[in-house]
Amino acid sequence: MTQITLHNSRTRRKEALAPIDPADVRMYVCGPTVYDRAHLGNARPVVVFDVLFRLLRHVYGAGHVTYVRNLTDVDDKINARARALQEGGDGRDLNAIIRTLTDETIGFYHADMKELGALRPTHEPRATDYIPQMVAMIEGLVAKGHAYAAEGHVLFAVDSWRAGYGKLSGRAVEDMVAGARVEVAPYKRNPMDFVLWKPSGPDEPGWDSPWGRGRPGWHIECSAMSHALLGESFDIHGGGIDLMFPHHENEIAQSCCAHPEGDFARVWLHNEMVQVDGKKMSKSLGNFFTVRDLLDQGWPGEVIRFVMLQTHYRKPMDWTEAEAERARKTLEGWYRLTEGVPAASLPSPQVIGALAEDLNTPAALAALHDLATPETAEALKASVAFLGLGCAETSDWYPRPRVSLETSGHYGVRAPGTLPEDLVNALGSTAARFLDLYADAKAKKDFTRVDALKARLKSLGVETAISRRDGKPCVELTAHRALSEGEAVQLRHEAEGEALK
RNA sequence: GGCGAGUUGGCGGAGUGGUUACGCAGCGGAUUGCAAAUCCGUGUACAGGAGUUCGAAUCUCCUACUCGCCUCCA
Repeated sequence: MTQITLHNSRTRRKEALAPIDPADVRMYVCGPTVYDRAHLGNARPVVVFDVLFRLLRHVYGAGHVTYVRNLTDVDDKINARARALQEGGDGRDLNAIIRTLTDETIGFYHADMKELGALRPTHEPRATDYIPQMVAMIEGLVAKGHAYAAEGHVLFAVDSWRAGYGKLSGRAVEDMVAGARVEVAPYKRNPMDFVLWKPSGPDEPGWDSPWGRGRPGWHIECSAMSHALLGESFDIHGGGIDLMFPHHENEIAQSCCAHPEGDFARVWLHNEMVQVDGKKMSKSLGNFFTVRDLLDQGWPGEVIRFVMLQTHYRKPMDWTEAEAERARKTLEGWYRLTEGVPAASLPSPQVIGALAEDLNTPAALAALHDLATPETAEALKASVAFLGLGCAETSDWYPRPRVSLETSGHYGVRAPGTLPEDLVNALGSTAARFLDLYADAKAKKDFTRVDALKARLKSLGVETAISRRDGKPCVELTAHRALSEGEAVQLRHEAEGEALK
């Protein structure tokens, strides 16, 4: 069995993964707060941990991995956004707006992440479906002396767990208190104490609790939901490195104090940030663009995924159009090579080996380059698919409708399932006419008419490529987009053409 | 101020003590009406300094620079 090695942020070392139960490898990854479309930075952990999910399924079996990624649908940012919508003229009450906003955002999230080739996790719990579990966990923490109620809030007392608090992020409570730049609420016993539960105003989302009507603090949902779905000990916890403190530190404090019999998460993985011009992409800096922005600009989702995989997850990643263009060309080359070739039953051992070594995706892509030969196209195809990139037959951007025609009369249509029959016929006839013109032009050494036809086809969105097969000319016409009614008529006109002199 | 990560050729990016990474771009060539695609060949690197070692991109120390967290964040 392949041995997976991962860099555990908790120990700052690479460690061999030894699942608690190989028949049920359990992973939790922090998901989005759903109030806005996912930007590229939000997408990185989705892609990174999707690769890990695929690797775990490969090694331990598809039915032996449980992957949980939460949807945080209760949060002050959501409330703020909903209020803004209200002030902008939405007459409904706040809770109704919030429900619509979160539902819609979850829909966007799923659609956008699907474009990136990410599999759906095993479970995607919504925080609002786990309020009772959160309340129960908080009650337990209060009972054990790890939390206290104050002015309608419940706070975690970091002084009750000084032995463990700060271990993950390598911080001392004293240092953080000394360096704090934020005003401290007067009811906190220690400035580092954080909110487990807070009171809600009458119009805000709220649930009844022993401390009055309120809502959970930021960190508790991950502790409650990971416990509910994965138990008090599980294998892997992932998220962006900016979550290491305070979010993950606080999760650990809550979970370990509520369930001291368990280990909580054994291996912690943190992906580095996406950068723009050398600076972290973030909403507060305003230098972000969404996945949807890139898709709308015409970048296929798998090109975005490829660019992400080109950078190791523990290094900052830059999005540049130059890199995206290279990725697109590389994928095109691989698709050309694998089109119509059956995929091998298993991905290449080199690819698996690279991924098993702390998710070395750049090395995995390098292994793919090595496989990019006609002799190894079957392995290439299986490996490309394993990484969550498309393959020629299923990718919706590469095998654009196109036909090829040789002078021998051999006639080939690619992607027939997606190509309307009349367009096939029009392209085929045009290809035949092109070959006639071409043969005539070669004989006369005058390519004027051929070039004119190429130009007209290009204006219809149809690219012309001439190659040779067995020494004979072969023309390939590729429609880069769906043709409008008018363009289709013009194409048929080209097919009929004027008579050759 | 505290803590942490990083600095590899024109660009991207592997590589943790000793043999070409790889890709893109460039250059030369084959093929080619043009173009595309394909094929062959090819140069350039380890931030700076000191140390350990027979030998360092790889280990140690120092310096410089970049970035992140400490406030919502993926």
